[in-house]
Amino acid sequence: MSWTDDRVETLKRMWGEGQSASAIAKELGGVTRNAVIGKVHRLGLSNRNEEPEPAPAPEPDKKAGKKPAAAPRPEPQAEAGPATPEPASEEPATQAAFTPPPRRQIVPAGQPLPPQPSANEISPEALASVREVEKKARKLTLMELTERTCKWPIGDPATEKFWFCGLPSQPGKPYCEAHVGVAFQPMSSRRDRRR
DNA sequence: CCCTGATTCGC
DNA sequence: GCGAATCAGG
Repeated sequence: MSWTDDRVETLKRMWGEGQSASAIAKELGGVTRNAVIGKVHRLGLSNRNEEPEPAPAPEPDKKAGKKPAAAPRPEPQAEAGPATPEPASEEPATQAAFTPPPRRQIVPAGQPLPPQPSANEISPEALASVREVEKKARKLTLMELTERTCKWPIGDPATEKFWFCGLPSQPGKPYCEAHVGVAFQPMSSRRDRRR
């Protein structure tokens, strides 16, 4: 595989989205995450920092002037501490709106993702099983999910009381054993279950 | 152990 | 330019 234009484009896009190198490598296929990282660096990407990188060459120049040998390096002025953040102009508090530009990771690693049991009809055994398992949940956040962690959502997404199961997922499955049990039910077992 | 990016260096 | 091996960290 080689870095064709559109592959590079995908790389740039995903890297910009905060995707991990391994995720990008998987998406592209035929390359390892090392290759991706290497390319990212060669492209000069990598620095997510909008930091324009200070004086590229503060060289005072001046014709004829040979360097006096050692540059004194005046030690950068004190970094603004938590003191006096207000420059001078006062913004109406109403439209304060500071934006956290470093948007990162919109979609986790996995694929489809969350079902959520809702008010389903599931076998009592399986229900009991998940309740038990959810006590052992690793309570991972969205960003912490990987291909081998159970992506079963637990709790209310609208509250702080929300996390993902995170237990080891079944090989090739998005969920752990217990959650696979309730997520993938044979049609046969779903038939006429009255409440 | 799983994962992350960063760097090195032979190719 | 490329990327495996390695490093350094969570």
